[in-house]
Amino acid sequence: MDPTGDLSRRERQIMQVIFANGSATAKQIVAAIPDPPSRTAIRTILTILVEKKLLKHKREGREFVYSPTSSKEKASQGALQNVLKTFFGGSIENLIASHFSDPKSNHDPEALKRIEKLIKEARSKENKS
Amino acid sequence: MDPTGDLSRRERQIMQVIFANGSATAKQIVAAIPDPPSRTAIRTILTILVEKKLLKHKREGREFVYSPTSSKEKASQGALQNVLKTFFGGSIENLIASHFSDPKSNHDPEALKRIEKLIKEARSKENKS
DNA sequence: TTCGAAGTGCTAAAAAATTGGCCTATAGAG
DNA sequence: CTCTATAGGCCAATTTTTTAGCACTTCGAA
Repeated sequence: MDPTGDLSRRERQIMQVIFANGSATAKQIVAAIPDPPSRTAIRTILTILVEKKLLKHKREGREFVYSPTSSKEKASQGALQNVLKTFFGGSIENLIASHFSDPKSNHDPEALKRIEKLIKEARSKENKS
Repeated sequence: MDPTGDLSRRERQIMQVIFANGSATAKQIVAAIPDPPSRTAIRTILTILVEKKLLKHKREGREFVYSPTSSKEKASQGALQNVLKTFFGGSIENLIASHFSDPKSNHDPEALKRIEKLIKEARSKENKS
């Protein structure tokens, strides 16, 4: 379910960078990882991830640009389900409550309005069915 | 940030089971992991996780019951931040939108009401400051 | 065109993770 | 009390992950 669930530590780190950016080159990945190994080491793992069909790569000038095979939507929902299940008893409600009680999170009033709108939309869809 | 970020595959699986349950014995963990190794293998990793101070264990009759060292709140918020950052551009709004567009998720009307309430509370807190 | 910086492919070795086996101890059934 | 099933302790071996080295290629500047 979580697309990063079966991977090794480095494989996960790399997948995360690529998901966060949409795509990345080996060089960018080295730059993005906190305690990075050599570029060559990264490249090995990238090759493995391509073999595992989690990434595809496209030549761009001299470099390879790596991007995920599966859609970001799918991957996101998988990761979200995983966190929900592990930490929030499967409840989005609990997740949202946790978020708003986290002092580190922003509570932009505009965003709050947009979220309210999302909920209303979800409710009206619910009523239709 | 994500408490499971630095761990090996098996270490992560075990931590997830324990977070999801609050605590667990070696036996329970074996039962909870899809493609489990022997109980002895699990026990080795449990010992490592205790050495790393991620778990503590308490004797209960003949068994050890393992539980997380850090609070579930802290772990949850770390994991949530991580998913937000990796998959949703840091925006809880995007996360919620994704959730409601996921056909696999429940849209319990009661839950939606409670979420609306949460948002209102967050807004009123926001206005105070 | 020639050269250097920066890329890739391939390979092997080092390090880490994962696993199972054997032993002893103990709780609980009979 | 005795015996069995099931627990933990210790540890060696396998497998996987992670790493770096070396040769070859390509882009772009001079």
